Amino acid sequence: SGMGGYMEAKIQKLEVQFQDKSCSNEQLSSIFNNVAIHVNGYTNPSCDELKTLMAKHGGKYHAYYSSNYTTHVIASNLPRAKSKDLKPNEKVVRPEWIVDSINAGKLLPIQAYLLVGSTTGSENQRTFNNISIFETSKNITQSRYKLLYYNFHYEVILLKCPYFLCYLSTEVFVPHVYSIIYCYYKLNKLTFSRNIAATTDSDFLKEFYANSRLHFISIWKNEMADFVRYLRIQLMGIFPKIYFVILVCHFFVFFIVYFHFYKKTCFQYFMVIHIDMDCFFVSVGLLSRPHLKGRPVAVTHHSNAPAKYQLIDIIKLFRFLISLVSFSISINGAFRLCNPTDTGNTLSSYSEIASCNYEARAAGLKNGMFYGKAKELCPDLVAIPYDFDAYKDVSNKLYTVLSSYTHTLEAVSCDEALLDVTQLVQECKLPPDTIAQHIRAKVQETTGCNASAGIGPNILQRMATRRGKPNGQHEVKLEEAEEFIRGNQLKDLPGVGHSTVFRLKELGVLTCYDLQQVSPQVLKNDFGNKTGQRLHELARGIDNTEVCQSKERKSVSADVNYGIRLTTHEELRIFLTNLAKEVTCRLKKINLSCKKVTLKVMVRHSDAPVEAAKFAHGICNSMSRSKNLDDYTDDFNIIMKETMALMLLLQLNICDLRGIGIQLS
DNA sequence: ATCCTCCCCTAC
DNA sequence: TAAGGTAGGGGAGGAT
Repeated sequence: SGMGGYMEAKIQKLEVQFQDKSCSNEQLSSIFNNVAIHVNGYTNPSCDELKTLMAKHGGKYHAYYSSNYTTHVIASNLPRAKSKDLKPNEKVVRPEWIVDSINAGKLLPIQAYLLVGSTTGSENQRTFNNISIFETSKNITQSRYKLLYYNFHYEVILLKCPYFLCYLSTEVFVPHVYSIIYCYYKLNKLTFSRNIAATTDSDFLKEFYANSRLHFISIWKNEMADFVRYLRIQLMGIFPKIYFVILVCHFFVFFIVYFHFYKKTCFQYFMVIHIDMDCFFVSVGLLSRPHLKGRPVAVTHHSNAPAKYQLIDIIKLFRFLISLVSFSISINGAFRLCNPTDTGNTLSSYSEIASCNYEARAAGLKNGMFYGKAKELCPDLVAIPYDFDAYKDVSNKLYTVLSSYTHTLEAVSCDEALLDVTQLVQECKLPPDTIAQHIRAKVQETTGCNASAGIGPNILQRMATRRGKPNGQHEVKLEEAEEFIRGNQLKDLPGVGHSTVFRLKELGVLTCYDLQQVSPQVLKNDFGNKTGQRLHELARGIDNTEVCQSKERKSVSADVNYGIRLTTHEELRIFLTNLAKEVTCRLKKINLSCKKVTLKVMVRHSDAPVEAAKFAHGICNSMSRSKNLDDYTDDFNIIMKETMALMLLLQLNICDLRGIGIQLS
């Protein structure tokens, strides 16, 4: 804007000239005889205007640069990359040279107008003078623009909402600003197919569920539990014999071990083996990418993104658009610029890491971490995409192997199971750790992925597994329990999550050792009877729950707490219809009917910004309302009607909805 | 006492 | 962009 006044005066003058003369083809002068210009990038006046000016003043305009015939390149801005390509005698001149020459009535020397090298000062200051912008659509909530900038195409969407969201680092907000939300460029210059799926799109649910790892983890667990149920009901009493022979042969080799073991333990308690695949998603992903073995690898959606979309220097673009679109804007907030040397948007990715291998964990990576953070911690990190079909396949193989050893197993998840081997140990006369070795080897052979195992009399085996990882196993005996648990963190106790850890900390309990010292009554007072008792027992390695082979399904639900952005009652109705259809479908699929409908919603917390950093739910309050039905039903119309009634009961501001779920019990 | 509703918590 | 689902256990507090 420094030269804004100057340019405005010139342009006004030009416009007057155009108005006077634009209808005629009359040549006004021959100032530009022997001059042939090529316009590079965005200029002011525009290339079309310059073309007209050249025509009216005796010059030539070359749409394409020709080293033989083009005498001057006109540009307002010369990026560093382009300046390197300049021929030694090539003249690059600012467009003011043309305007001023016309006003002066003669060809002015170009020296004062030469554009040499980068005009941008430093590397991280790109100006947007070189932009052409085309409005492509406009509606009430957003306007879309296409930008042509140094031959890259950008799509810009101006969202009319009261916050400006910057996807760069943390959440950055500028209140009361018509917002620029998305600025991407696509390396493929010609297509602009990227659309933000609206919550109400018919494909929204389908697409969301097709990409949600948590959704798959959930349904697979159910499927494996179904499989286990089937084993128990259909194959009751048929003991799997497939590997039994192998185990017995093994016995003869290790009979001394057996003898020793048998005398010592005398089968006083249950024998449970916990089998857990090592970094499941990554392991499966590496099956088809053996060349990546040994390198830090993570599974994330982000790996699909960087080639296609990249975040650009948003503040520069923002300023440009402010000048371009006559919005009245005041900038109150602080921007944080992305590192200009980060060519992709990897460092600012909010894509979560679903799974990372041990090479990556060595650099401090954890599952669930944002990819941007992970890449920062581990620049060599290789991101690979999800392959849900492959996970399912390996999961099936895993359960096929496990069920050939015993049918008394519990599906913990698609990659994790508990095997009650009490009977197996007695029948094949082998110690459980030998059986575990067997199973792990067989899993490796069948799936190509490593599994770890924990062996113990009860709940302890899960903790033991962690000790065995990666690709190993660990056994904890009942008499070692207290000592073993002491060496773990509170968070490692099964059933103890961050909330319990926090509450324990308030009690002054920081370690498992501390927990062992607290009286059960204190815990009961603070956590309630059952939870208190449970914590007390956990700390001592006491757990009487058996391996559970089958549980009746009590409920079916479908939740979406991602990308919910609804504005009107009609949109809400459409979304609820889609969701009710989905959940009804799931209910019918397992041949059940429901007696109760529960609606669960997440509502934006009043302190939370309208836009969260991720296109997700941000900080929310959750609420639920339920309705008991007179009769069991699996009828969509009834379920939909009740869902809508519950929704209306809550009297929510539709714009504040961030998550919706329907549960049928 | 026991049940019900509306939460919260946890696991993968 | 990235795709924060899903099922079950249990607690607080009110209703029965």
